[in-house]
Amino acid sequence: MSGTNDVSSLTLNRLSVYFRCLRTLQEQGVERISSGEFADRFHLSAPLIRKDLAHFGEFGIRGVGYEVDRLAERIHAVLGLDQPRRLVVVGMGNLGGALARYIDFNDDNFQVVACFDNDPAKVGTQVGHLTVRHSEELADVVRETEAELGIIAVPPESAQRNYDILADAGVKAVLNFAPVQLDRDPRVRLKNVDFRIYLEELVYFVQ
Amino acid sequence: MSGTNDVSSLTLNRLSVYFRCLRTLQEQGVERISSGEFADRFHLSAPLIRKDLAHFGEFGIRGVGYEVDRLAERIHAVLGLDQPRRLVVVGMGNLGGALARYIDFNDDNFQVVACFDNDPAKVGTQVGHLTVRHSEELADVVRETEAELGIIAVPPESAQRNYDILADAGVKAVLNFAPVQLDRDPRVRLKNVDFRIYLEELVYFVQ
DNA sequence: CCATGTGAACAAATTCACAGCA
DNA sequence: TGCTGTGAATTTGTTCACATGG
Repeated sequence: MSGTNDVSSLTLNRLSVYFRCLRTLQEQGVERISSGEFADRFHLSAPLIRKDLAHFGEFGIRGVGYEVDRLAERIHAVLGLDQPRRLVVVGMGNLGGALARYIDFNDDNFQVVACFDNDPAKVGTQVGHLTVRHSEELADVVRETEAELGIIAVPPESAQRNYDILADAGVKAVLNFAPVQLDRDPRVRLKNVDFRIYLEELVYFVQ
Repeated sequence: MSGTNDVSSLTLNRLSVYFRCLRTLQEQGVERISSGEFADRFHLSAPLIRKDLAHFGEFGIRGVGYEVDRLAERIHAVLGLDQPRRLVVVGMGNLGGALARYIDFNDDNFQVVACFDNDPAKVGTQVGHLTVRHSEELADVVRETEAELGIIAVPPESAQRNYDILADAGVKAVLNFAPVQLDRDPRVRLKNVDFRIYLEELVYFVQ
């Protein structure tokens, strides 16, 4: 049960995809589905769906398929989305502001407990229902709120400094949108996301 | 030269990373670097750097290393970043607006030629230096401007419709930020980016 | 029966290790 | 000598194919 084996990012990311697909099926009133039909509908791979799920237990009924509600519930639990996670967003530029608002509006699983910028002109302004705080307060606020996750959306030159502060303040994982390779702290899981990289990938195939 | 072989996304994405690292080295005045030192500085893999580059030619000097300027230039060319690419952004919510502004400000390689929303309240407003147009105009504007790339940042339920319009209007590739599995058009390369998936991945390891 | 769950076969990606050249 | 470029070895990820069991 819930074997916390070595599971790859690829498997986990697909689990998130499956979960979204299951939500769609729920909206459509589908109660049971086989891996084959699931794969067909959403352009996925049936054996891979079964393999991915097999990491975490047996969720299906042989000869029948999967119960949509039950499977959605199980994946939800596996991903640790049972309880909301507290996160802070550092950098209230275009992207950081949008991310903070977006998560606040669209996601029940993540609670933005504070957001930060080092520009005095931005400090005190409202982003969604949050008031922007000065980056000097970052470490203290993370400790007070016991935020588990940090999002970095600052210019590249200040990303490392903010990462280090987050790490020292006890954040467990960081999602970094700044286009730099950070020096990692072994205690803190780091994931880089740079959508310009994806644009560049597309350009390669377009050219 | 510039062998348009089958190159994986992983290799291409790393090429983008290498390019950013090379820019950093240029700023630091580094003129030459070996794959080993390059890897050490930016937490990369030296053999992998060499393998990735090998797809596109021989860029180094044996016994010495790589000339930073030259390598940066070559990667820039390989990725097709020599000439700016025209793109349209569909959906001017938090995320779409931020993306449009962000690309406009921060990237010389991509030119946002138009942005769209289907909310009459948003049509006509300014996003950066662009005026938001109604989504009805999407197909015509793509044809007029000969935009090569499209970014989808609309709610999930309208993503497919907009993808189809972009595809029919001749866009070559689409970057989709909506959390849905789209039916693909074989003529159009599609890349999904859903940063909530990355947050969910982090949560798995945090829990 | 029929679709799951899974070991075995295959494919892709990465690392190793060294030949070859500046 | 020292580092690139690269085939060979290894690891990782995906698909196949079938035994298992509802």
